[in-house]
Amino acid sequence: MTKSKLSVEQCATELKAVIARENRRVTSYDVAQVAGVSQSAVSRCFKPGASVSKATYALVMRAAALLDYIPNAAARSLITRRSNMVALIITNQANLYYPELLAELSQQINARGKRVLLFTLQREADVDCVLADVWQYQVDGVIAAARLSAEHIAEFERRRMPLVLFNRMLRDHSVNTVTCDHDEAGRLLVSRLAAAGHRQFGIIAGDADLSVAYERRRGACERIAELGLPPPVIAPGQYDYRSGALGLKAIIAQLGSVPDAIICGNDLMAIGCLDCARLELDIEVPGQLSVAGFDAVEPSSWIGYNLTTLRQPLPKMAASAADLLCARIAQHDTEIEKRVFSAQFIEGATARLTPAGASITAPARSATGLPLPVAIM
Amino acid sequence: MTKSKLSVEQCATELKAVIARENRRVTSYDVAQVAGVSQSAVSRCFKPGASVSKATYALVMRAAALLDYIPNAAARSLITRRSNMVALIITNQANLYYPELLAELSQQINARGKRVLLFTLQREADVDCVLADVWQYQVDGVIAAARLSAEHIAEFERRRMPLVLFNRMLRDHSVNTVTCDHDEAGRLLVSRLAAAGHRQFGIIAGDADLSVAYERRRGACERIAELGLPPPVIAPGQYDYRSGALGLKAIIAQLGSVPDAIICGNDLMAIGCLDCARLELDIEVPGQLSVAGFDAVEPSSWIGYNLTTLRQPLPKMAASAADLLCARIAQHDTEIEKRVFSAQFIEGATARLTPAGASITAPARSATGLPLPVAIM
DNA sequence: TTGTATGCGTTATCAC
DNA sequence: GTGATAACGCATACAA
Repeated sequence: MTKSKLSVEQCATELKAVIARENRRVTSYDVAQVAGVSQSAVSRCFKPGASVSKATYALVMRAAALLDYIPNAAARSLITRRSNMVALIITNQANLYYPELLAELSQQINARGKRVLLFTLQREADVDCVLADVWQYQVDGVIAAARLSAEHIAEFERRRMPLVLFNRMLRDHSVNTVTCDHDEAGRLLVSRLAAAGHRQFGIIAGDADLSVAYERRRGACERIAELGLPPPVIAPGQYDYRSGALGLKAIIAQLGSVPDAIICGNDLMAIGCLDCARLELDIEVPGQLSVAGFDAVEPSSWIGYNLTTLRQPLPKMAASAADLLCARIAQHDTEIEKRVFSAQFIEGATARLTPAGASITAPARSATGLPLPVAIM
Repeated sequence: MTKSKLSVEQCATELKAVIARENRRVTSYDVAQVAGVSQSAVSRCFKPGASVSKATYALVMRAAALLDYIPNAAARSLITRRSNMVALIITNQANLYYPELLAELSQQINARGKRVLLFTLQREADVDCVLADVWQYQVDGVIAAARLSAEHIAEFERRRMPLVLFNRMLRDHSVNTVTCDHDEAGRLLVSRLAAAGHRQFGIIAGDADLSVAYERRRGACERIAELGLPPPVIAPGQYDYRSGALGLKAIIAQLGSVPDAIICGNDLMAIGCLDCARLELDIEVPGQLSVAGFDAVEPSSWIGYNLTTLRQPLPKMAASAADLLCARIAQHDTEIEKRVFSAQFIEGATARLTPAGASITAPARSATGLPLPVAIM
């Protein structure tokens, strides 16, 4: 017994030397040779659920350990036609504004036994170069938190590449999507503010190119109209801190006075607006002016801000996206699904609010049919 | 001519139908068939700098386009032993605190013609599982912004896998590293504060496990000692907003009074400290107390904060890491390098400072031999 | 359960 | 410049 083990070790050591000399990789053949079995036996040992005897398995594993053997994923994917890689296409913007998103998606994908091939886009236009790489690298599927054109979507279908869009809706296209109902979020925010007596709204909108920004704004505007309130003053913005101050000043200038409430396309702008109001213009918030944002980024919870905002359930959305994609990878003919999540209202302290549920002129609509989120606190 | 083109198109369409029926991929053989050349010719056409005639190239490219052919990276990497993939191992922490880091690294790696295989670590302990994947996927190299043990490093050497550590020093190990001189940054901060008359320091330290936090603290403490100032009061912290307030209170409690200055392990803690001082304890900053942080995260520049802090040159560091790694991938016997960058001092307005360059008791030391950074403004 | 033989899709080597 | 042929390292159908 001891003698046999020794010889196995010796054999392994010698073989390793040969491999090093020939400057090649350790292969399943090498393991087979040391273990005294066939190459296919080695292959089976690394395939969960294959039929291998205990004895062979032990022999092979011992040899593999001695040789530092690890199966080559490239070779495997060549024959199985599965790379177990998923491409993640994400804009720099998305990554900056939602730093936890990438981690969540990556974690969820890894948890499902797949690896993440990351593509970050500096500009949305870079998507073409990125897609070429996606096709080359034989990923099993793609999650895109970036804007894709109808042509891009068509190419995914043509190549039968599973795709899930994250927070990007593409109307009239049959693509799996996971989104937060930003439209509903905008409506909800207006409803709550209107219920507390706010009448004149200002809106600092995000980049109109972004569907997220567009939907939030549209939801808010529609609800304002439904409630018969005066039309809001809308200032453009670019989702950054600076836009908040600029937007606030623009709104005041156009209106000739301070509005009752300002809705910002995201928290960064809301915080910029807040700082400008309090520190520069000496406007009391929420005394004279209510300010609200979207996203519940970390600084929004700092005691200096305690912002009224809405939070996307990113962890659930990420899990959902991974689920959807993996289901489609496992079975290419699964039905197209569009999963919509509701944002969670965070009362904060930058807006005058009446308790949730207070009746207002018109009932809030839930675009998804899901129950409206309950305000916390 | 027209006739020939037509027949090529017909040929392609028919072949595509066959391929679809057989449910297989488009290969270089298919392209060769349509183009009427050999498979090798097709292969060469997709290799930059190979010797192919203009005519053949045109034929092949036309056929490839008709068939939607893209070379299979898995098959290529099998024979070339180059996957053109680089693994990026990053802790969730690092990603949260430096959201731009990932984008920078990813961009720099892509710019060098390589793809990023992303591995995020929830806990540093997960590194073992991740490394197994790294070996499997035949990446050409690894950039790790996570803690690796000496054993891990040894395995990289054993497998001859190029590695660059990002902001993680491992003393007495020959690994390529790119770091910011956090030690120097800590010293610099103390020097500037001391020059302005601060004597009693408080330090809210980061998790001692993190080398970044450890070095910043050590640099500050050493410099305080060198200058003959009273020993600082040190409170523990965890790199988050909450730790700032807790740390401040702990320091005041232990000292029985407000110190002259508090140095925080990062900006998040500094902002937490600042908010607590101003909003909760009614301490004037910088009137009664100077507060400084590290990292120059976005909120540190908001007008409500305008924090005194130090910025790591992350873009340059990322580029450097990518350079180092790619050099080593191209030539495995390049010398081990340790590149150290200096942090940039941001004066801000949360600390009382005298103009840069004012003389102090002992000269500031540059651990790297590089010139000390010049304060801006 | 095990071994043999074959193919996955590419690049590389060599004649021509 | 071009085409045949042999790897690359693995999984799998099939025979044993």
